[in-house]
Amino acid sequence: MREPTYFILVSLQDGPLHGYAVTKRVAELSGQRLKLAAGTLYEALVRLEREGYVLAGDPEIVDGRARRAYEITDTGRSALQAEADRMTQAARLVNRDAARSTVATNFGLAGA
Amino acid sequence: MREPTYFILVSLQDGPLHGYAVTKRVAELSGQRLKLAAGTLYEALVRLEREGYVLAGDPEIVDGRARRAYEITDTGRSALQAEADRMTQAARLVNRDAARSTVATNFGLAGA
DNA sequence: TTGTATATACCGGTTCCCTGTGTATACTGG
DNA sequence: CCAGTATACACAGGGAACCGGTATATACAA
Repeated sequence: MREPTYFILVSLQDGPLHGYAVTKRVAELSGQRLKLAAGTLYEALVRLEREGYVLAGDPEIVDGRARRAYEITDTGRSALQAEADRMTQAARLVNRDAARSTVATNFGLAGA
Repeated sequence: MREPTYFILVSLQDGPLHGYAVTKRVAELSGQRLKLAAGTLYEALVRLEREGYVLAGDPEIVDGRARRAYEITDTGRSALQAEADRMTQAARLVNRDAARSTVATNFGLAGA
């Protein structure tokens, strides 16, 4: 799972959103770092629905504009949790080793 | 940065390795989950060198086989650290929110 | 009426990755 | 002597996910 996909699922955690709202929420959650292109978003949502991670609601007319609500499924939640766990594990590989070698380099120690 | 690329840089943290050794180390670090295909590995190394994240040594003949040592650069270390930080941040977004909704779900506060 | 915000959809191109194949040497089992 | 396995690198073909750009449509403000 790549970063845009991951953040789309994260944005749906607290409840269903429509597509455009997902874009804004992802930008907010990432501190304006990630700005989803429209193509990325809707293509990802179709894919996520096909994979059973997201349920797409029927289009509703709100203020004259058709919008569609997207909801994360239990399967999607599990996948998201698994992904988060994987990232935590992977990140640990760096922080741990970097700390060790920095100490060893700076002080010439092995364990302390 | 995708997972295979990330793990290649991680494997080079403690010192230079040649290509084949990277493959084995990545498998070890990931608990045998990630098995780099040869194509993935060498293509990624070329890319990482082009980006200044890795220095490729000259081929040396060891036991009749040509091998080439790959070393992570300071730029590569910074990028790796930044990537780890990003993953830690991203993972936190899930664990925090998941705890909330799990409580609500398990105690039947949302209805069914 | 020009521009911005909301809202969705499609197309072409790029990057990164994977599978498969080829080249080459060293060692071991049959 | 030859097959199999391990070591070690390289390249071609193809796919998945992403991105930029464009198109469509409404509401509202300048």
